[in-house]
Amino acid sequence: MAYWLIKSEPSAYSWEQFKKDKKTQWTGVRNYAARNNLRDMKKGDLAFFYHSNVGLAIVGIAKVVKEAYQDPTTAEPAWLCVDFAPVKDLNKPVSLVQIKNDPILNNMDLVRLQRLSVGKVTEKEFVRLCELGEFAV
DNA sequence: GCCAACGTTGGC
DNA sequence: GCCAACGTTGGC
Repeated sequence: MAYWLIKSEPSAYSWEQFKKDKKTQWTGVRNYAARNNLRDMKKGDLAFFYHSNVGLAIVGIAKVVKEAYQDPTTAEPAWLCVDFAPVKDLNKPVSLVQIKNDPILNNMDLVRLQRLSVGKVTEKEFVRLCELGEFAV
């Protein structure tokens, strides 16, 4: 089991919309580092859902329901997408400020690689985020 | 709205 | 293959 973090601007695709949809194709990734993370995802892996630009917080958790396949929004074979389904809300959103101020979390991909839209989350980071989000799997 | 970070492009 | 220019992302 691996853990991930996916970013979305609420104005483009929000957590609320995701919950309504019950399932979504995570398309449009055009960055190799992010693509590699998508490729490495396994069915059942969990991914934190982060609101960028507006919100600046992790608001929920999703799971991989379909592993990487050709991104249907492009003909270029280099690009992949996966399908996610929402699992649940965090009881308390975990803000970027909290993450930056937390000694366990301040080295996350999210902080270190600011522009990476699909990042890895370590087991330690996952456990800490569960604490701060008052969330249990 | 600004600007730093950083990935990509293209000339040489 | 290097590196300057440029575009995009995302926090502030």
